[in-house]
Amino acid sequence: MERKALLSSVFDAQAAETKWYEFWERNGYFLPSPDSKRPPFSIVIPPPNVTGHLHMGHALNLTLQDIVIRAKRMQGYAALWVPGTDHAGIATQNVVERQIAQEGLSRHDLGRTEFLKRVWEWKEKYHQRIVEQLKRLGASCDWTRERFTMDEGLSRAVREVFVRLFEEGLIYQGEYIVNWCPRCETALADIEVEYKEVSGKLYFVRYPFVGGEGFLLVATTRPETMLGDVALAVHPEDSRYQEFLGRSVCLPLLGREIPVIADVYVDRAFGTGVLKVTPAHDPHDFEIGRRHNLPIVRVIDTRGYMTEEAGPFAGLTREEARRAVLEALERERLLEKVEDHVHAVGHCYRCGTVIEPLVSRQWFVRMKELARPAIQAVAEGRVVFVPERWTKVYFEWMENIKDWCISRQIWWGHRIPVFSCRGCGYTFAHREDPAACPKCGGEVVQDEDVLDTWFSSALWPFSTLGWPEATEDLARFYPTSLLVTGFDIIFFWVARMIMMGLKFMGDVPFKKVYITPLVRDAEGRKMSKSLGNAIDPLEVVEKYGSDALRFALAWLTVQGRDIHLSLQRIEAARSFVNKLWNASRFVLMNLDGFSFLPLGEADLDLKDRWILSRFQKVLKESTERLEALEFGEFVQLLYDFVWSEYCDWYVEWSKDDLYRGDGRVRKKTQNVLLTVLSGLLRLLHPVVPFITEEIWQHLPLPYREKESIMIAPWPVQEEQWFNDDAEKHIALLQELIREIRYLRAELRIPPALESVVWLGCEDDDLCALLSSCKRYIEQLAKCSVEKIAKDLFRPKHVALGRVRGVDVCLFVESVVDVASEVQRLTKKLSALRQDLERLKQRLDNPDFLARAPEEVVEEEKRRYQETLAELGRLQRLLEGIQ
RNA sequence: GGGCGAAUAGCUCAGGGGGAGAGCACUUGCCUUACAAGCAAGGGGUCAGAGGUUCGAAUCCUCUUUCGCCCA
Repeated sequence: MERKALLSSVFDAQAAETKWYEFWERNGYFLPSPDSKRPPFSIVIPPPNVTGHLHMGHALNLTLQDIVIRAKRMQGYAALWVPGTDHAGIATQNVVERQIAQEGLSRHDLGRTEFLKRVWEWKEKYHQRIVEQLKRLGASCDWTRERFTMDEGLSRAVREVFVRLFEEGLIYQGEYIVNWCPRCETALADIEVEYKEVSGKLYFVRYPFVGGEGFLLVATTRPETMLGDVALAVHPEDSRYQEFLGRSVCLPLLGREIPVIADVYVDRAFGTGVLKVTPAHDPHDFEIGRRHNLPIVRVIDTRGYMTEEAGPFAGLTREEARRAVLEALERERLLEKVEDHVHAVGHCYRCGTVIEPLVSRQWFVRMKELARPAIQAVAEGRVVFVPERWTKVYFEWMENIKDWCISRQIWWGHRIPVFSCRGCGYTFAHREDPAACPKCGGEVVQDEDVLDTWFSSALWPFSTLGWPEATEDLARFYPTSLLVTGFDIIFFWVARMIMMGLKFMGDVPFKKVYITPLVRDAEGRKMSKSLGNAIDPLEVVEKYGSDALRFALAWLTVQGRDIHLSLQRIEAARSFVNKLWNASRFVLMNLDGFSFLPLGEADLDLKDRWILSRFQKVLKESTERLEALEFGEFVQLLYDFVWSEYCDWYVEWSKDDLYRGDGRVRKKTQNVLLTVLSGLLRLLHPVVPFITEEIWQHLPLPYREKESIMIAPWPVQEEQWFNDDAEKHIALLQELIREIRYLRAELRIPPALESVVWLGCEDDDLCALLSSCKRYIEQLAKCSVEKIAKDLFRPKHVALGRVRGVDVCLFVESVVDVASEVQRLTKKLSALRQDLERLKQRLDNPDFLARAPEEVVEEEKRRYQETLAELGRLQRLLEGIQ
């Protein structure tokens, strides 16, 4: 026999977390099995921002990925989880710019090289922080394969992709209107703009006709842009304005003469139906301008100041210019009226500044061609979204996809590998930095801009596996099996990965995409720093332990709804972890005389057959739930089984065997307890890895079948243990025990006092069952069952109970309070009568009998008979009292 | 304006054509040798409203109301 130190009285989460994570990593358990016969299962992590910190969204995302990867590993797959971080261009650059601003410096003061050196320093420092935070959560990533979007290999992948797209003509440069953040001083892609409802004003401005009477009235939300107006437009079928087409108006304040044109874009119902056209500062106007060959007049610059074109307003900020323009209009009596107006205004998703649409020269990727196969892949089910409804969101965007602006006017990122010759002007993309112009040998200069961060992220599933090299990892683990991410980056990231994967690998990057819910606070508000309602996952880990946080998050993850996370829920999760700990303690502290006994050879009694049957069913059901990525259901099944079946009933019943049974019985029960516990620990390991490992290490052999639970096999499904009879019998006993407990509570019998009980039943089988399980009842109902018989006469001084064919007589000290007896039994009686009435109605319905499935009719008939019999007996009981 | 999702116990939410569930909160009694982060017992719901399909609807369909999100 093996003696192991007992578990301490409380689980020390902190100590376990450090100890076991190091143990796992040291032993290489996070690496995929080298055994090539094992089927591969791979996940690439959605790379967190390298200088970011862990928030609850990460915690959820990581927990779910870790649950899947740990389970797959135990189920015999070569499981690989590739970790890594993202350089997060604009976000990181902003952070470092803020830092050097404290020294009174701007990036321009430092210069590009020095500034980038600073960013790299910053990256080195904070990279470690985020990695440590991932580890705190228990993420079983293969750190030997960790990648960074700007490391050498990934940079090579970026260049390769860029050059190939460039050479195929899928990347082009053009002068277009783009979303510009005047604070970050860079272009943004369309989806990087967040629209927020803002209450503003609608200004009605008069544009006088040139050389004549009258004016056209124009409604605008942005009067400062009128300085860049080049036309007024009306709808071609708008009868109100037909006569003015072809005439010109005088641009107020600047006096420029501009034409009145017709364009179908104009919304006749908005404002006055006359639109001022400012191609340089509005995307729709830009399109109108192109259609009508209008000039582009830029009045706002890249930092949000008015340009020389703005005449007297040059040098003002956008906001100052608006005020000044309005004042001037007022003075000239050209401002007719002002109305309140709510409209959506674009803000930078990185810094929140109001976006300025600006015309500038940018690089774009042609998307239509790339999107087509990506749409097809999802339509054909080669990529499956879970929950399924996100498929529609994906299609919607992909079918209306616009070209992707990939150049950013910042320094931190992959510099665009386009070079042009100072001599001959030849412009080309190149995989390496060229020494000279390949045409004329002249000096070349590289494009100043860097690529959108998402450009490199789009390659993540294959660049992390070694592409463009033909590596073993790539052959073995691509396509990856699953991607776990949030819905907010379906466009930014998921769609682009699918396009790039198909383009460069000829296959989808992942077979399944699990879209996680959003983590909100208990009131359903988005967690945010400014609201101060964010729960810091690291604080939770400190206080409640990583396992509790993981358990709570997985528990709350049900498909199709956002998560409302509260500390109460985390406390409940911790209580469960504690429960598991104590149940395990109980098992381990009662191993006196233990030795292994194969259950097939054991003399199992009813409760043993019952718990083994229940465990097997829970194993089957929970494994299916996990496979379907139904995390909440998976966790709930285990929660209920551990708490309400294993602990509340089996462990309680086992005490009799352990404390009072002979050696043979004790050994049998120890083995049943350990069989179920060992299975439970393994089922729970993916969710609560630390505590399960800690307990696992204390299990006696052969129940600790591997040196770590991480690499232990998933419990084996053995349906021969299914035992419906045992489950049915135990269910009856549980009801009976509850009835006796209920009587005791109602009659206020002191908990310490043992009751005397007689049980009456008219069925021989039932009598036999109760007799053989007398101890089960006595143990958990705090009573002594002194008589079990058919046709029991009712003794005096008993309280009566009744449950499914069994009369319960509970002896009481004093005279029974007949009134309360009657009341209690009447309550039960009326419930039965209601049931009976409902069943009778159903069975009296000829349509029901004719059309309902036969099993249902039979079941209802059986229930009717049962209820009827129960009612009769209860009625006789009641009559006996009165 | 278009689309999507949600409405079930006081709160947060599961479930999903045939007997209303969990956690927390609440009431009562218990420190019973695994666990007071616990044990036992209990109260609490015309499953948003209206119509329809069906033998049967909390569940499927339609509409309405309210809330949330996405896109324009």
